[in-house]
Amino acid sequence: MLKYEEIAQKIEQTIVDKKLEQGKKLPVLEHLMTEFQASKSTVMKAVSLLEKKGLIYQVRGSGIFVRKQKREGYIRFTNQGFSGELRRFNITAKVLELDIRKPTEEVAENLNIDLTDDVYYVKRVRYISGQTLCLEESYYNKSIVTYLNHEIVQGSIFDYISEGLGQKIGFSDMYMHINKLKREEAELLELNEGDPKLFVETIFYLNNAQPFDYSKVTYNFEQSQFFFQSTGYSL
Amino acid sequence: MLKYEEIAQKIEQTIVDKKLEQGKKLPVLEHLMTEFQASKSTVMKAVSLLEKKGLIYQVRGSGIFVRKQKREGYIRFTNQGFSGELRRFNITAKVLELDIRKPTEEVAENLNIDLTDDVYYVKRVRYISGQTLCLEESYYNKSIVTYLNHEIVQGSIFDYISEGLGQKIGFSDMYMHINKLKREEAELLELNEGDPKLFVETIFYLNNAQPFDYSKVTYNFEQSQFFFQSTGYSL
DNA sequence: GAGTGGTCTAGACCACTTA
DNA sequence: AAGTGGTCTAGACCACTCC
Repeated sequence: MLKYEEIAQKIEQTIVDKKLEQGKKLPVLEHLMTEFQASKSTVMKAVSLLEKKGLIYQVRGSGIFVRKQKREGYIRFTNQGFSGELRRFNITAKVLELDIRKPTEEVAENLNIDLTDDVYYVKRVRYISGQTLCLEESYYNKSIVTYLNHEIVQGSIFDYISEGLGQKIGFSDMYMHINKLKREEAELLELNEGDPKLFVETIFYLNNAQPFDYSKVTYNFEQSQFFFQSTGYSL
Repeated sequence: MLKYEEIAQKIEQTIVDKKLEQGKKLPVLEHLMTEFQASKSTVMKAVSLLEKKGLIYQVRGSGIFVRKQKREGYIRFTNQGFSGELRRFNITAKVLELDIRKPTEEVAENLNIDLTDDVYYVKRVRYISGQTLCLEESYYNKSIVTYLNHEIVQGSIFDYISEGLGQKIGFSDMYMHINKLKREEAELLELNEGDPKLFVETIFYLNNAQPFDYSKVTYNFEQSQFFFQSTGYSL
């Protein structure tokens, strides 16, 4: 673990431990430098990381302060999309389908592969505290995600990819629509046809920009409470 | 303008000018350092800024590459929420109401003010290439946003706040729901009652964490195509 | 004007990719 | 092994806030 990550983590921990409220001031930079035996740049980098995460804000000439969200019960949208955050909640998954198949044109296009290549197809319904949260269809490039089984698919596929397969996950593109539920979707989500839906397509890329996962997720509108934090107004 | 911002802007410009495609490699760091007469850290900072914006990605030991989104016609979700990006599109606004009033409890809570303080209330419908995009109700803390009129409200209120009033905009919290349109909303958006809606509440803060704008926006689901880019998978 | 955050530099050293 | 990105340091200097 890098030094600035470690410092960031420790600062975060003290915010949590001491239950610091919105607006509380953190120690000044110089203090943090001696406390963590690090240079100014390193501490700044740690602090900027926390700012990016929305945990603190810095005011030039004044200090570093704690930032806290007010409302509870919202799923936070992070750098990893919604899925990263879902660990905090009690999420379970029911696997409906899992097989190896040839991609459709749409899938091949998004995964940047050939129609003759193989993909893993996974269809799941995910539940949050007993209620349906979303319906998810994912396509994994089999030449990257070489093996999947029911057990893996029941849990966090991403943990498996990064830890089990040693692949480095890079970034992702998300496309979001609002629309009405079709009959089949409504049944699986235990809602009515024509109800609102949040539809999100995501393409996940490795470190080296190779797409490995294309997924289409339909969210239950009743559970769809999301929270975003923006940092820094530029331009 | 800061040196690293300037460098970032120039690099961005060359990507646009030379129409560089996804995966194209940029000059190596050393080259950029001499080209822009800057230290490694400064160039790195510029490059990281562009990475955060989703324009490039860096692969350790390999190089810096151009990142491009595939699909057209989506509204990009940026650090400033959707509104920042809307300038790229042809957006107009029709002002329905504009007055000074006392806040409701909900508004007072979100703006962190007293029930006896004054707020500016603005209600607008915004159009994108002739079609309704969203219905927007905003409450501005009058002790910060001291003056508004019809002309200002027709354009970009944020430009006015930062340039006209000299206030420094800091960060924001966004809360998002999916739901069904009520009758009045449907009429204003030229849709049908019960149609899906994307409902977004945003609290905008100044630099010093004082909230100055609480706004509630209902998006037309037919126009609601949003695009997000995530960078870096951590944890 | 004192205090505090933020930029910038030059250079040492490390980590990963490519071949 | 060579090339390239990334971390870290020490210190100079600048910009903003608060008293």
